Amino acid sequence: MDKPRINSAARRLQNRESLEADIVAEAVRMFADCGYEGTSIARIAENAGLSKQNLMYYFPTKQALYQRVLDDVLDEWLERMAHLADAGQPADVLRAYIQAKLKFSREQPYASRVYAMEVIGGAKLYGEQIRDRVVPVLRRDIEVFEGWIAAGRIAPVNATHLLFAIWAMTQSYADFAPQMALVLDRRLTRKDYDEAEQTIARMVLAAVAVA
Amino acid sequence: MDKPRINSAARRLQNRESLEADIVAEAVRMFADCGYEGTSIARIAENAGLSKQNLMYYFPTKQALYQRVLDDVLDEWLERMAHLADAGQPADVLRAYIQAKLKFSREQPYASRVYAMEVIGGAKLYGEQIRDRVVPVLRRDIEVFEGWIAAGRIAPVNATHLLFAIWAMTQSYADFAPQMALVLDRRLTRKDYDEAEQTIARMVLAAVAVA
DNA sequence: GTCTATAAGCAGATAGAC
DNA sequence: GTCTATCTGCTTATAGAC
Repeated sequence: MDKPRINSAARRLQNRESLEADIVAEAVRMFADCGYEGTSIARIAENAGLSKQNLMYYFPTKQALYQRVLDDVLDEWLERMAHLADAGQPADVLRAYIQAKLKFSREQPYASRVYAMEVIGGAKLYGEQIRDRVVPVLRRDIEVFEGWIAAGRIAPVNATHLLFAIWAMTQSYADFAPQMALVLDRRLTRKDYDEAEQTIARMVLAAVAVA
Repeated sequence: MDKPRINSAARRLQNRESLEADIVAEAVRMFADCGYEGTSIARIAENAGLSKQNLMYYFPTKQALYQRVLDDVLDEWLERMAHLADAGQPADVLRAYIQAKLKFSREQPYASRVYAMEVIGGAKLYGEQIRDRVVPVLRRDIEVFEGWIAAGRIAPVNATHLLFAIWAMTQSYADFAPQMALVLDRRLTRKDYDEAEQTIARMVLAAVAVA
């Protein structure tokens, strides 16, 4: 925590894009761990291996950096989740959806958590982008579920709450991982995520009555 | 937001306990909305209708107030959730558990959210109390599920992940309510919570194969 | 218990030399 | 682009009169 992760000699060889990516990566970690107000740009800069004033050359305000962090988080998430619901048998689509979302929680825990923090606080700084970029995707997913129900391909459940449930269960393996670790008395392993996937899939598939 | 919720004349009539409760109630709201660092004791005091210095007479440090807030949140939650798993048919116990947890999310959204914020941030200020007061309760619940499985009263699922799933789904109706409201294009109503309860219960009961 | 006054530090942001 | 230096405002917390 005290030493910069990248020394300035090595950094000097990087181009602007790569340096910005390093700053954003460090910012994601810190915003997730300490929240927006709990994170100072001075500490982000320190951990990323440059001065605060230099960081502010690339990101003129703290809010601009935060917006960029959330933009990148959404880009990554949308790229992984896009078109999952487009085709295939309901059971396969649901399994793939659960698997992809859980994989994101496992591989990008800081991204999941910084997004969760923003939503829990009422999405005061990022509500518009959530409305424009996330909500349409979720609504489309709900419509896919409703289409299956109308076609008799799955049992008639509440499609909206089914999606909320899938979202909640998978998201919690990033957000509530600290509490889960306390219950298990150890950090979550790959095996835990696999078991979680099986359990969640079982619940969802049993509820919609397909194998 | 600009005017104190309780004028000082009325407050003067209250005893110390009641005034502390007012301060804590306001602090819960603000910590949930703005996080620990995002909330200043000056604004808590302002909204509670007393001066910052006067607030610090009752709570000598910001951390002390925060600890008290989380203590009260846990007290309230444990009181509502205690002994739910003690007796009864698995299906009834599970339904009651889901109902109680969801009711807590609906009636005490700020409590749920301030707790979630603390956990997501790694429980840096409150990890010990979570370990001492929450984890034993969760472990006991898991043991109850495992007892049912051993006795053949429910299907053999992963009891730990089943509990994590129930926790996640019910908790999210407080934490992710802002995002749900964006998807629904309106605030959550009582009816939404009832439908959520039905959907969650259906998933859990179908997974453990009891009606 | 409540008030006025203030200390001491850190935050985000800016100016200008090189 | 990176540096030194600095400004301004807000934060928690304290001191002491009443």
